[in-house]
Amino acid sequence: MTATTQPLAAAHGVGRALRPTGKVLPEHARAHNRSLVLAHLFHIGPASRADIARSTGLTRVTVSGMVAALIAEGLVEELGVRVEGKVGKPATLVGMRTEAFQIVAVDLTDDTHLLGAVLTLVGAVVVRRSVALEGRTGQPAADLLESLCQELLAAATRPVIGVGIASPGVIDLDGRVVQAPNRGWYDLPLAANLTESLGVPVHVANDANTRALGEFTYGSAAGSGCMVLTIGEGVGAGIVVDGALVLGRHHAAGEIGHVTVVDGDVRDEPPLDCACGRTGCLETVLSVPALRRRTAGLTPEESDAALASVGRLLGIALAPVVSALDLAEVLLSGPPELLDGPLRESALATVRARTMPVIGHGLALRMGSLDEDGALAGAAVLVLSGQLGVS
Amino acid sequence: MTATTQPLAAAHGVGRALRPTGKVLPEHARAHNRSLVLAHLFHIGPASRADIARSTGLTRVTVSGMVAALIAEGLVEELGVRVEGKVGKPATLVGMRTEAFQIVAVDLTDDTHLLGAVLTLVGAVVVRRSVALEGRTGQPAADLLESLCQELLAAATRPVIGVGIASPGVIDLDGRVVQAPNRGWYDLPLAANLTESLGVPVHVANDANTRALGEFTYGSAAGSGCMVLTIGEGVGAGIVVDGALVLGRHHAAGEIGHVTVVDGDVRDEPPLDCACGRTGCLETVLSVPALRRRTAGLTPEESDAALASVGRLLGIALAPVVSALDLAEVLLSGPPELLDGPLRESALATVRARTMPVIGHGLALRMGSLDEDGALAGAAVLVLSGQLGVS
DNA sequence: TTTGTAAGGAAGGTCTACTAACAAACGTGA
DNA sequence: TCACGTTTGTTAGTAGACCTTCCTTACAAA
Repeated sequence: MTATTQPLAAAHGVGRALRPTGKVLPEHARAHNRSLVLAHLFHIGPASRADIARSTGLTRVTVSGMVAALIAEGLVEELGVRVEGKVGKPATLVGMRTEAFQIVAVDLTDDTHLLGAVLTLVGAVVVRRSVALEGRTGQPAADLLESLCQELLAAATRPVIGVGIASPGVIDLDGRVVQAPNRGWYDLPLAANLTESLGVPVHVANDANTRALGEFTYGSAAGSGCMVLTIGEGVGAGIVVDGALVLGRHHAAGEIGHVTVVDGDVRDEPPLDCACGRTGCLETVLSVPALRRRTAGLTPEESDAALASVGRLLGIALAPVVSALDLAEVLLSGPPELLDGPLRESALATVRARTMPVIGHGLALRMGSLDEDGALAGAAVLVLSGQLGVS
Repeated sequence: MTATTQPLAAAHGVGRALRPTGKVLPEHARAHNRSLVLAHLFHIGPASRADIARSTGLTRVTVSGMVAALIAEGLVEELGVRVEGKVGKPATLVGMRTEAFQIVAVDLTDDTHLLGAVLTLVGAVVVRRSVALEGRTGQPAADLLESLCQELLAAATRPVIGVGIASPGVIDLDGRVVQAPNRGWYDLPLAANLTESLGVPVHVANDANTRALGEFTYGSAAGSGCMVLTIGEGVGAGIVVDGALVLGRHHAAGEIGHVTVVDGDVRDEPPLDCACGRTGCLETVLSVPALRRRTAGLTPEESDAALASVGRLLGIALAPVVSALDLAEVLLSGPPELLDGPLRESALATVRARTMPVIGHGLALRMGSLDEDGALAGAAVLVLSGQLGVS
């Protein structure tokens, strides 16, 4: 059986590049390796130059040069000689000066308050400030945000390397808020505006994505394939696949709150109206207000059953996602008294029942390890990642 | 409101790097830029060195050096002077020698036959060979595959730059078949074995992923966020997100065929037994045999209704995935007479009805633009990508 | 005291891409 | 017709980044 057919496409002009990346210069390699050294010091802690060389694959010479540059920048310091007595010349430890700089982070998740903080590089909250929105939206809300940032910058006790902001809504890679209906922001270049007015690098990202970043860097999220489901006023998600946040076509990835999970086919479960104008969205059963309404005035047993039934609906929605992406973990972020019980257990059991064993059985579905500061921590990671290449 | 709290994590040992990449050397930058030049010539077609410089951002000098190296390798050739008369010195076009080399590709999707071909670099089939499996599995099946590859290598009329293989099952990045039950392969280093025995670079990947690559490079798949659903004996999918194939925790991403879509809650739809040992999997209604069984002996109207009901089930399973990833496109690959009609329309309508307007309305759900050779073309892309960095 | 091991640094070499400058080839307009 | 501007592609020199090799320093174990 032999045949000669036409080309699948014209001889040229075939498709487009899978990964349309730009040119790479030697200096980019330098920046990458710099991040490699910094990341090692950040994640593993103080180490000798030789240690860093071994774990990064660079030579001791290169690492020495890099460390010297980082010391000159003030980001790294020598910490003296390692005490452990082994053969050979003792190592001089170097470490990242995680206390010498600070990060300003603001969480805009809440509809009523702007939640801000000054954090150290390892995510410890040093100063906390919050301010009431009092119904402000649009430019007044942006102005309030700016003044909060000013206040936090003034409150910082160390040089601030940048400002990170976790905002609801659709936000592109440049920190432009494409749309954030609850804040009345549409096509607002928030990061650029604030960078200009504050005089400090500002990074803005979606709050669910930010929370996922926080769980990832400071928490316990798995490396390969993880979804962080943020359950509050609404329901959102940040997804990390193959080591990178998923952005999506419209930078709207993770908007799983408005997937229909209740329709006429589901018995004993009437579809509820949703703020988005449709009915039966996941948010109508899984948001914190919805859960409180559903369990209000019930006995503990009834309440558990009600939460389990919501967990089942969540599991039905998660199963295709978990299967398609072969996720390792799903983390829930929200009030533990509502989520970390029958709801979580029922959701996990449902996902397992509805997916292939190889996928479902390896899956973990548990509470995130960060509390309500998760979005703040994630906003700090935005800055770490953007300014130092560490994440 | 001011407070000082504990660090979210110990001062060090916080989490792990988001993207654990290795060191980058200048030579890697060189390789990257080389791919950039080759990709431009491959996708856009012949161009002058100055053209390439403009579109890649590299200087003319750098591009000249790169092109000289590629000409020395035989991958690129000068094509003479551009005829269009404009001011300035006329450009000498250079082009990729897409006819000077060939690729051997094998598609193992079918349970009864190994489907092989020799292709040009632009995906045109030059020679076709197929061989019956006759029940072989395990090592005999691998031996048969090797002999088919030998035969195709001998049949090639130009130097072969590599062999690409599309296999069902779970396959890791090194071309090791973790498991492929239908072929009786478990933990088989297929790519390494064949590379050794054939003396040519061999790349192996999952058949659904491969088909997605084919649609992407030779077909019409969208850049940002695309899922190619392969519907044959089983149901699988390859997903491209943010310009990269999704692999997943166990390299099992896209295994959406065994998500439960039919259970007691769905009216008028009895769950069917699935080969995986569970019931109501997507595969039990959407695989080609299932579709043929379901429509056998029905009037056209009844058949359309039956296909539409399957489309609805597919849409219910797709909606959470489309929302979570903010996909731009879902492509169907399989028999058009079954898929490209009520089934597809019903699936699209269902997804739109069950997702946010911003996500669902922009979504395209259509047939893939490649035929049954899609997996072969994708296998060729494996080689292009692996050997030349072009994709 | 000797020997072996390890850390850190200095010198020199290679690779990469950039800038600057130039020759060749061609339209254009005086 | 001929000077002039434009575009192409090449040559020469520069800067950056990493490597290999060799050396000194410092310590433990025999």
